Amino acid sequence: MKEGHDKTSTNKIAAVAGVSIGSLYQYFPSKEALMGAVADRHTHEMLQVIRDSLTKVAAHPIEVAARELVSVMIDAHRVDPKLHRVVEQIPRTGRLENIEAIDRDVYALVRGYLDAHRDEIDVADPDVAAFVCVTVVEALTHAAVLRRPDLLTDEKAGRFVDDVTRLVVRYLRKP
Amino acid sequence: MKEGHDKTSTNKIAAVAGVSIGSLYQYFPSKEALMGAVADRHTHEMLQVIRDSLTKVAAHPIEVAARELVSVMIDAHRVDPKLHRVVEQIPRTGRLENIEAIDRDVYALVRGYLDAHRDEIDVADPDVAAFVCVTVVEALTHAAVLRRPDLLTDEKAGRFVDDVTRLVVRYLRKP
Amino acid sequence: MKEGHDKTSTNKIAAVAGVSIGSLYQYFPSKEALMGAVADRHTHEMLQVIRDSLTKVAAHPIEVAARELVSVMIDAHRVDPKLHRVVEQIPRTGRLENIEAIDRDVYALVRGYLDAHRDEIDVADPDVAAFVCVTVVEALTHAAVLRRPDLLTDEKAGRFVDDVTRLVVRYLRKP
Amino acid sequence: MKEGHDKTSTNKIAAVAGVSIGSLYQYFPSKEALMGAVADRHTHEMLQVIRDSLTKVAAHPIEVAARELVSVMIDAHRVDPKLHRVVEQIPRTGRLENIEAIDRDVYALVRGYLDAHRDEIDVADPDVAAFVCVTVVEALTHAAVLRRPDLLTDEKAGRFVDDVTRLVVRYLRKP
DNA sequence: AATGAATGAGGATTCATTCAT
DNA sequence: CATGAATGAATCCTCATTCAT
Repeated sequence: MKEGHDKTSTNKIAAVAGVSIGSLYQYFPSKEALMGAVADRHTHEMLQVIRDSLTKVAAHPIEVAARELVSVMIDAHRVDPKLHRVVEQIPRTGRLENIEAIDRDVYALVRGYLDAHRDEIDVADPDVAAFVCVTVVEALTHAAVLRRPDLLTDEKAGRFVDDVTRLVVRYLRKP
Repeated sequence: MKEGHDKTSTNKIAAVAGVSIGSLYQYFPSKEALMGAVADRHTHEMLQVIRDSLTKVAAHPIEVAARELVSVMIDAHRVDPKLHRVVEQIPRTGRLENIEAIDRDVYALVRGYLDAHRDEIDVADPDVAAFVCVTVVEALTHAAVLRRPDLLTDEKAGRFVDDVTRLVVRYLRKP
Repeated sequence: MKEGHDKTSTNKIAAVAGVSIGSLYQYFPSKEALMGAVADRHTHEMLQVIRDSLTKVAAHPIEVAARELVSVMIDAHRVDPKLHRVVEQIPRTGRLENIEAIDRDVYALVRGYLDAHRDEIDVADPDVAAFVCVTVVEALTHAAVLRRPDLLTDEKAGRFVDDVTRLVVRYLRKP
Repeated sequence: MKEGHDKTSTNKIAAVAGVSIGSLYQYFPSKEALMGAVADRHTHEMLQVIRDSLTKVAAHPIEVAARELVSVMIDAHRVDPKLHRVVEQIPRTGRLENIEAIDRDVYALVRGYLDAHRDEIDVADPDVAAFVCVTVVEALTHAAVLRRPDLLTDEKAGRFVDDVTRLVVRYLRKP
C-alpha cells in the first residue's frame, strides 16, 4: 500500500509547506485535524464561488440559473483537481461535512432557488429535486474534469455545458 | 497513532478472514494485489448484475430501459455498500479500471443501446450522452444509498426511481 | 538484507531439489541440519580428493608433494565454487568442523607428511608449519578461484602452481 | 525459528546501539546501508593502520617490510575480531570492496613496494607476487586470530611473526 | 515560537516448520 | 511415505507525534 492513497505523510506536508513538522503541530493537534483544515479550506473556497454565482442568478429563469451553476461548478473543480481528489480521500471524523458540506450547502442554496421558482417547475418533491440537481451537476463536472478532460477543451466545453444544462432544465421544467 | 483511514491492515484482514497472514501471502503477492482482488471481485459482481439487466431490455424503449438501469444500479449498490465504500478507496495500480471499470463497461453497454435506439433519441453526441447517463445514474444511486437512504425506503423508492428515470428519459428523448 | 547471504530458504532448496518441503523435513530435523548435511557432503568430497592425492605422494620429496597439494586444491575448489561460497556462509553450530574440518583434516595429513619428511625440512615447530602450509594453500587457491580466475587460465595456471609451490617449498626447506 | 545466522536484526542493532529503530533509519536508508556503513568504517580503520605502517617501511629492505606488514596485520585483525567476523558476512552490493577492498588497497600498496624494490626481488610476475603476499598474510593473520589464538600469546607471537616473515621473504627474495 | 532529531507502535512481508490429507 | 497449504514468530521499515534546544 503506502504508495497509493495516504501518500501524504505529515512530514511530507511540512516539507512541502516549508515549515517544520513541529510548527505544524503547533497549529493542528493531529494529522486528522490538519487534513481536515486543508479540506475545509478547499471546501469553503468552492462553496464561496458557488454561493456568489447562485446569488447572482437568483432572479433569473432556470435555463440561466442552471447554465450558471454548471459553469461555475466546472470552474470550481478545475481550480485544483489534484487537491480535490486528495480532499475526497480524507476520512470524515465528526465531520460528515466537508465534501458533503458542499453538497449540503449547495443543496440549501438550490433548494431555496427551487422554492422561489416553484411556478416554473414541475417536480413532486422539491427536496428530492434539489438532491438530484446538486448530485447530478457535481458528479458530471467532477467526472468530466477528472476522467473526460477531452470534453472540456475550449471548443467542446460549451457543448458539454449545453448538454448538462439541458439535462437539468428538462428535468425540472414542465414539459 | 494511525488514527483512522488506512484502517485495513493485512493482519487485520487475515484475522477477519479467519486465515493466517501467511496464507494470505500464499495467494496474493502484496497487499495491493490482495486489495485489488477484493475490488475486482466486487466490481465484477456488480457488473454482471448490470449487464444481465441491460441485455434484458435491449429491445425495449427508453422509458423501460432507463427505469431498469436505475433499479438495477440501486440494487447493485445495495449489495454491499460498506465494501463498496472500501473498494472506492483502493489505489489504482495498472488498474484505472475497477470502479471506473464499472462505469466504462456500463458505458459501453449504454453506448450500444443508444446507438441501437438512435431514432428515439435526440442527442448531438452519443458519446457524451452515454457518459452523462452513466455518470448521472451511478452518482444518484451511489449518493442515495450512502447519504439519503431515506429516499429508498419501500414506500419512497418507487418515487425516486420515477424521478431518476424521468431525468434520463427527458434528457435523451426528443421533446 | 534477505537478498545477500541467507538467500537460500528451505522452500527454495526443496523446489530446486525437486522434492516437497515436507520430504526435506522427513530427512533433516531443521534447516541447520539440512545445510550442515550439504556442507558436510561438500566437505567430504573435497577431503577425499585431497586425501587420495596426499597419500599418492606420501613418499615423494616436498617439491612434488607441494605441487600436488596445490594442484589438487585448485581442482577441489573448482568443482563447485558457488557451493563452496555458500558452504562458507553456513553457521557452525556444534560443528566448528566442516570448512575448518577440511583444514583440520588436511592439517593432520600434512602434519603427518611433515613428520615423515622431518629431515628434508627446516622448521622450528611442525605444528605451526602444518598450519601455515594448509592455511596458505587453501587461501591462495580459494582467492584465486573466486577473485582472480584470470590467474587460472590454461596458459597461466601452470605459472600460478609453480609460484605457490615455490612459496611452500622455500618456506619448508633448508635454504 | 530463524535459528542462528542473520542474527543481527535492525531492532537488535538499535537496541544495542542505544537508539531507537527510527533514529537508525534517519541516518541509513536500509539495513544494507547500515551494515555497509559499519563494514566500511571497520574497513577504513584497518586500512589506515596498514597504510601508515607500509608507508613507514617503504624504504626498508624486504625483511623489515615483511615483518612490519605481518605485525600490523595481526594488530589490525586484533582490533575487533568479532566485528571483523560480522563484517565478513555482510553481503556486497555495489561494494565488492570492503574486505576485499582491504586486500585490494593493500595489494596496491604492496605492489608499489615490490615495484620499488624490484632489484631485491626474484619474481616472474609482480602482479602475482603482490596477490600472493597479500592473500597469504591476510589469511594467516586472520586464521591465527580466529582459530589459533594460542599461536599469538605474548611468548609465542614473536615466533609466529618470524615464521610468516620468513615465508614471505623466502618467497620474494632471490635464493 | 520554531525546529527537527528522536521515538516506537504498528504495518507489510518472509520463511522455517508442522500436519492433515 | 510424500505432499504442500497453513501457520505465525520475527523482520524490516514508516510515520504520527513529542520535546529538548
